[in-house]
Amino acid sequence: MIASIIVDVPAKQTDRPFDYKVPDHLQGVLREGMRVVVPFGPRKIQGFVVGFQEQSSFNGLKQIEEVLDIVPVLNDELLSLSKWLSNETLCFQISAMQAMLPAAMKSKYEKVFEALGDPSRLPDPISGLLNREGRLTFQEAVGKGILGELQELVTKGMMDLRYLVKSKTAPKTERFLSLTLSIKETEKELENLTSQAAKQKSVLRYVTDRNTRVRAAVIKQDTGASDSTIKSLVKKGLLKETVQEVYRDPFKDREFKKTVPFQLTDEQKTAIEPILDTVADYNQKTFLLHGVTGSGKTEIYLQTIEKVLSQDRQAIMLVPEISLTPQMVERFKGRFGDQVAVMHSGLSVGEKYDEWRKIHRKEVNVVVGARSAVFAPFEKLGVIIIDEEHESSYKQEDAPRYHARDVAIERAKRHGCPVILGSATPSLETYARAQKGNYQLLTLSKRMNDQAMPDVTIVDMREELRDGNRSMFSRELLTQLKERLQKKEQVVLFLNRRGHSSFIMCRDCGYVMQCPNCEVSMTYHRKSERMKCHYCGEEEPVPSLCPECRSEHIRYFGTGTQKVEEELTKLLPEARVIRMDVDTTTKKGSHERLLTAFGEGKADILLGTQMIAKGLDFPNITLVGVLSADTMLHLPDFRSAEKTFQLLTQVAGRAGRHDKEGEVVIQTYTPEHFSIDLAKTQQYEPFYNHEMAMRKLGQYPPFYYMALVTISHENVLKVVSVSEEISALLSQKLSNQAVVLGPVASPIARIQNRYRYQCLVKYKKEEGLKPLLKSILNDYQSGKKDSVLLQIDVQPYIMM
DNA sequence: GATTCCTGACGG
DNA sequence: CGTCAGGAATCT
Repeated sequence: MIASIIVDVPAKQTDRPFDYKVPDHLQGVLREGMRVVVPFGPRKIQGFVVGFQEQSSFNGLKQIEEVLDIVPVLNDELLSLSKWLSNETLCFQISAMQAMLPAAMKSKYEKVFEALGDPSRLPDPISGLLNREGRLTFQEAVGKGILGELQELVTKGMMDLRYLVKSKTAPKTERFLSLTLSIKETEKELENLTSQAAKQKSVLRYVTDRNTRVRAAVIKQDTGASDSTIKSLVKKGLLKETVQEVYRDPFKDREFKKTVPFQLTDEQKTAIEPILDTVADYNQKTFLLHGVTGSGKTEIYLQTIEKVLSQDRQAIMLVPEISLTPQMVERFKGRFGDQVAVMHSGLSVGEKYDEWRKIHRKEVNVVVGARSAVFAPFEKLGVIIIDEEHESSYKQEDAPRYHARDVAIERAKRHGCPVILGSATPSLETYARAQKGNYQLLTLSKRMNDQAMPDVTIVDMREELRDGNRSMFSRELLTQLKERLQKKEQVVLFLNRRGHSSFIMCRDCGYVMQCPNCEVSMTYHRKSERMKCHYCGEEEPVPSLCPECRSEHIRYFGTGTQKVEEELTKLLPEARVIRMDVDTTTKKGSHERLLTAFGEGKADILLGTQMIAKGLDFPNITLVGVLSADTMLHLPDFRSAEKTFQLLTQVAGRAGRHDKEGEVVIQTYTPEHFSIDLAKTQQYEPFYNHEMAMRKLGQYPPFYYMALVTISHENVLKVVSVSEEISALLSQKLSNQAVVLGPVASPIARIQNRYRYQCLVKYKKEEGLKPLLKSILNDYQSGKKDSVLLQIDVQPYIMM
C-alpha cells in the first residue's frame, strides 16, 4: 500500500504529493487527512495523507515513520477545500492545510545529538551538557562551539544526530487521586500512620472525607501538602493516581446567564423567514442582512442557529477579531450554553487547540470566532454567518490570502446551507451583488425598541482654528462633554490614529526617522524608550538631537490617545478617563477588564482607538465624540471613503442604544466630503450610490476585479526589469478588457532591504488569468538564489 | 593542499 | 524549506 503525502515544505518544488510506503502496522489504520511523520531527504518532517494507491511509478520508496493522529484532522470536505483554496489564492496546498488547523498542530523540528548507550561514559564537557534524555540540540552545540567533538563521537558510534518532529502543544492533563481501599480499611490505615506523617495523614483524611477522585492540585492547595507527600501515599498503596485529559477553559469560573429567544418584530420575521426556508431545504443561498445598528441582527443569527441545531446540524458564526468581545461571547454562550466553542486570537495556542478539539470531537455545534473559524471541521453545516461583513479583517494578508466570505460560500455550496452576511454598512462589493440578485437582500430599517437614531453634529475644525481654538477639542464637543459629566452620563471618545503608530519628527527641519532597511518611518516605543521598525524589527535608540540638523526640537507624533488623555485631564480634571489602545490592552484580559470597569460606571469617559468602535453597548453612553474623522480618508486607498463612512456610522451607533437619547459629535477638516457628510444622516443608500459612481469612474471594484502582483528583490534594477517583463506579459496575454497598471514602486517601496514593485490587474472576466499568474509564478520564482520574490494577491484589500 | 564559501539540485 | 555535494575562491 502506497500513501500520497503533502509534505510540510512550503516551496514550489514540493507543492505536490510524495509517495510513501505504508508500514504493515498502519495498514487499515491510516486514513486520508491524517498527519504523519515522514523521512524527507536527510530529515524528518510532518505531512498530510491525501490519498492511497497500490502502485507508485517511483522506486525506492521510503516508509511512513509515524502517524500523529488516530482520527483524520482534515475530513474529505476540508481536504478538497484545501485544494480549492490553493488554486483560488495561488498558494501552496500545505499552506492552505495549515491554515485550517490550529497552530498547535503544526510541528516544530529539532536537530539533536543523542547519546547512544550510557550518557555518563561520554567525555566530560559533553556529558554534563546533555539533558535527561541524553540529548543536546544542534543549535546549542553550535553555540557552545563543541560541534567538532560531537562529530567525533558520532563517528565513534557513541552519539547520533537525530531529527525530531515535536508537536507544539499536547492535550493538557491533570492528576487525580482516589482511595485504593474501602473507607473502612483506609480509616484503619490512618490510625496506623505515625505522628511523624502528619501531612500524609491530613491528605489521606482529605481524600477519605470526599470519597471520590480529587484533583491533585486541589489537595495540594487545601492541605498544603507537597508532591512528595502524595507520592509516598501512592507508594504505600493507599492512594491511586490517575491522569486525565482536560480542556484548558478560557471561560472557566464564568457564569453565563441563560437567555431565551426574543419575540421578533415584524421586520425581523420577514427577514428571517427566507433564511429558515433555505435551512429547511438544504439550499445554498447567500443573504445580505442589511440592518442599521441596533436593529437586532444578532437575534436573527441566534434564532437561525437554533433552527439549525434542531436539525442536528452545526453553525459557524464569524465576527471581526476586535469585536469578539466578552459581550458577544456572552450572548452566544447564554443562548447555547456549552454547545459553543470560541476561537479568537486572544486565546493561547493551547486554548485554541482545545476549542478546536471540541469541534473536532463533535462536542459542540456552534463556533463563534474570527476569520480562521470558517474552517471549523463541522460535518453537517447548517449555516455560516459573517457579522460585520464589511470588515477588512476577514481578508488574510499573508498566504493563503483568502477572504472568509469566499471560503464560507464555497463551504456552504458543499453543505447545502445558507450564508448570512450581516452589516449596517455592507461593503460595496456585497451590496452590489445583492442589487444584482446574486445575494438575497434582507433589510432591517428600524431599530429595535424604535429608538431614534442618534443626533449627529459635524464640526468643521478649520473654523475652530480660524476662531483661535487650537486645542484638539472643538467648543461644541467640550460643551457637550461638560454637560454629560454634570449629568453623570458616559462618553466615548474615539480617535483613529493614522494607519499605525507614533513616529518622531524634528520640528526644525522636518526630519522623520526612517528604518535603514525599509522605506517606512520607525515607531517610537514608550516602554523600551527605543525606535523600532514594524517590518524588519530593526531597533535604535531615540535620538536626542536631530541627526540632520542637530536641533533639539524633536517632537513625538501620533501618540494619539495618550496625548488626548493628557489634555483631557487638563481641561476636565474631575473626569475619570479609561484609555483603551494597544498599550493598555496588551495584557491578557485587560480588554475585558477595562470595558467592565466602564460598564460599571467607574469612569466617565472611554477614550480609545478602532477597538472601541464595535460591540460595546452600555445604556449610559449618551455622547460619542470622533476627534478626527479624516485621518483615514486621505490614505492612498480606493476604499478610504468607504472605510470612513463605515467607521463613522459604526461609532455613531454606540450612542443612545437604550432609553436615553444619544448624540454624536464628529470633528473634521473636510466636512464637505460625502463620506463624512452622509455619515451625519447615516443613510447607506445615498452613500452607496455616490461611491459606486466613483468606483465606476476609477474602474475599481465592484466594477472590476483586481489582482495585485508584488515583485521584490535586493537589487532595484532587477526588480524594475522583471516587473516590466511581467507587466508586459500580462498586457499581452490578457484580453483587451483587462487593465494592467504598473509596474510602480509599492507604497512601501522597500522592506528588509528588498525593493518592491507592483503590477495591478483590473479585469471583469478573464478565464486565462489564473493559469497565467501560475505560469508567471513558475517562470519567475524559480526558488533559485538570485530570483525575485513574487507575491500575488487575488482581490487584495490592502494595496501595500 | 586544506579549508571555507557559495550555489544549485533534491527530496518519494 | 533544509541539507548536501561539488566546485570555486581563499587561506596557510
